Amino acid sequence: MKATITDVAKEAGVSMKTVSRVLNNEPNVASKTREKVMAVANALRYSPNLAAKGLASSKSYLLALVYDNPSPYYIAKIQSGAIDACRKFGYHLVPEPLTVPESVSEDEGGQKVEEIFNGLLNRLPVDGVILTPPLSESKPIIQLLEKMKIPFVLVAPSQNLPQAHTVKMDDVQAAREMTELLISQGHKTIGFIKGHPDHSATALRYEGFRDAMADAHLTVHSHDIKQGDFSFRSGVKAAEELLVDGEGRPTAIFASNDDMAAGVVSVALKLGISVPEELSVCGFDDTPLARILFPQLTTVQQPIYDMGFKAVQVLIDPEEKTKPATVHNLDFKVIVRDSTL
Amino acid sequence: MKATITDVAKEAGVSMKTVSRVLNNEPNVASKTREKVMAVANALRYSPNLAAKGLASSKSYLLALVYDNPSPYYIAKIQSGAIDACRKFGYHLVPEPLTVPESVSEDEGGQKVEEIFNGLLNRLPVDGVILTPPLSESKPIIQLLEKMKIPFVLVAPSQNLPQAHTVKMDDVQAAREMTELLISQGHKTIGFIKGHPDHSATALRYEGFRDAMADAHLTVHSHDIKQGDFSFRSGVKAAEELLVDGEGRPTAIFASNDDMAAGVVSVALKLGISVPEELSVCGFDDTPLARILFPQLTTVQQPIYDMGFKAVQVLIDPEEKTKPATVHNLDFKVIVRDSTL
DNA sequence: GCATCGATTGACAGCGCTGTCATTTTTGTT
DNA sequence: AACAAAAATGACAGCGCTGTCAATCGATGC
Repeated sequence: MKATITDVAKEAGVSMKTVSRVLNNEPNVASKTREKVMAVANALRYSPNLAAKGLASSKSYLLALVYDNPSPYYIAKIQSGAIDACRKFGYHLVPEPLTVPESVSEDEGGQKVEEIFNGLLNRLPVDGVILTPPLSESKPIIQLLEKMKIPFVLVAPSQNLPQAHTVKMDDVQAAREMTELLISQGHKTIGFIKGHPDHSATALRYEGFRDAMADAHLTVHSHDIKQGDFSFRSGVKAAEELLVDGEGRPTAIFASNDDMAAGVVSVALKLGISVPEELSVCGFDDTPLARILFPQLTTVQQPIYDMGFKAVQVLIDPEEKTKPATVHNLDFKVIVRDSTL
Repeated sequence: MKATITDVAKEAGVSMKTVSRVLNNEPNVASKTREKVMAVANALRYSPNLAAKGLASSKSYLLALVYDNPSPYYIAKIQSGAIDACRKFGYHLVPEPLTVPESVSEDEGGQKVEEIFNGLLNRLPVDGVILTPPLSESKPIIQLLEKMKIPFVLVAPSQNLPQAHTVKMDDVQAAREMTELLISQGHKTIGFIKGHPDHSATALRYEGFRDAMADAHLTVHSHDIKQGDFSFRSGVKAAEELLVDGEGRPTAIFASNDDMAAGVVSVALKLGISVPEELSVCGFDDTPLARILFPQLTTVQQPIYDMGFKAVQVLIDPEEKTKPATVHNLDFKVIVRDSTL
């Protein structure tokens, strides 16, 4: 049947403990012994029993990915990165969707969250928790985690928590670079569509846009800035306002996300304004939509996968654990496709 | 600290074994004892240690969701349903993305798959495996699972395997009902865009369409049937061909999925054909795209969440286990939105 | 050659729970 | 009331691994 450590030990002529040491890369094993054990283990196709390891070492080799995110795409990407990292380290990922009831007072929310979370964590003793937005900004959850002394990482929280390990990207810089691209292409009048006011990224992206414009000594007319809410529809509405004036209309529109950019494109299509020849459009996020559309959208690719991967690393890597909490800023990428010129 | 069974046993004045019986809903416990133990367990906020349970009972209370699916949306939905079901039964779900290398011979593929799969399953001893398309039609994997005697469920496989538990929906019937809707709205000339020829759903959906047309004694002109490949672009191409002729052009177009339907809508928009007034368009799958678009797409909602849920049930429910393999056909839903009239 | 010290190895208990089987209690029957 | 049968409970080993600590080995220095 399935080989155990005892089998390997017997076969290799050493003690169980030595086998254990080899298998866990512990120090103080003669390299000869190590090789021997490894060889036997491979020959016997040995693989450890997680439950037994967990019971003996009071670790579970399980990490929880906690989310309450409306975007399956985002979660899937994070998860994908996290799983790959887990595999690398012999861990496993358990996704834990968590619906935090809205519209409860701060206190009640805390109660509720505590309850739910306890349910999760008691049932499954995970070695660490990855908190994705918007949960990564939930005070009650973070406090609970600290209280329970469970290691955790925050993914893309809106405000930095100095005491917590954090994995994020620089929205300001990304928006800035995208704007600089537009400017470098000769655009002087650039429309900007903001995202949902409640979302933290909204302000950051707008800031990056303004910074770049200011650095290039380009004036930003207030009528070229429209408020959106990240939805396709809001993009349509903003674009209609932006493009109504044939004369002073912007030659480029920077939408704070892809959905809104798609709205802009569809309006342009309807008005007979060709993209990118007469109007450059760019988005943000590099959602699947960006490739589906015609023309394909120039946009910013967030390092979502990388954030998932890094988060796991931070949780598992023993070096990280000792270090004080760090903020890891990962690299985004401006993806130039066909909607800008 | 964390309460153990021993604590509960002491407090309740019974043996560990009795506590264990109560906690696992085993028979042969006096109801009085049962209540007493339950009360103590609750008071002590006892929750079992999964690793210990697993070690002692050689079960893991873990289920694997194995996928190799390009659509994060699909996976997210399945996963969501599966997790909810897992919670209900005290299990946990571990997603296992598995990339099966294409373009290998049948044998090599088997080798490769066996290797990868062994890696997964040896590392983590799961109590069951959920196989999603296209993996649910992978012979090597299914054989391996049978060999290892690991319970498994197939989600939406292209061909039925009589010996395997299966969870699916009826594509033929869904396409039929959608077509009937179009017909009931007075459409007589209906264009149809097929999906990718390699995908099993393609034939089924087309079959449903033809059946409905035949039943209504409507003739299907071959020039109203176009081959697509599920991509937006192929929808555009098909629509251009379908709509080129102002005279005999269809008054409705049924695309085999939402992406292609979106392509149709965009072509109509460009040609100044208003949807749904002059042209009804419907898709299939009810992807997020269907709601983003304007007008919102009439489409078929697959019971993806339900399939995930049901799959877990089948795996866990002891009744199901004894039963011979069953095929569970879940209900789809025709979602009527604004793109049809 | 022998004590000394660090590197290497091993013996053993026990993590928290369940399976097995023995024991006790309750119930039903005559 | 006596006995058999069934129901309820408990004792105990052991799942596969690791932590602790003791034992052994080998090299070094004098």
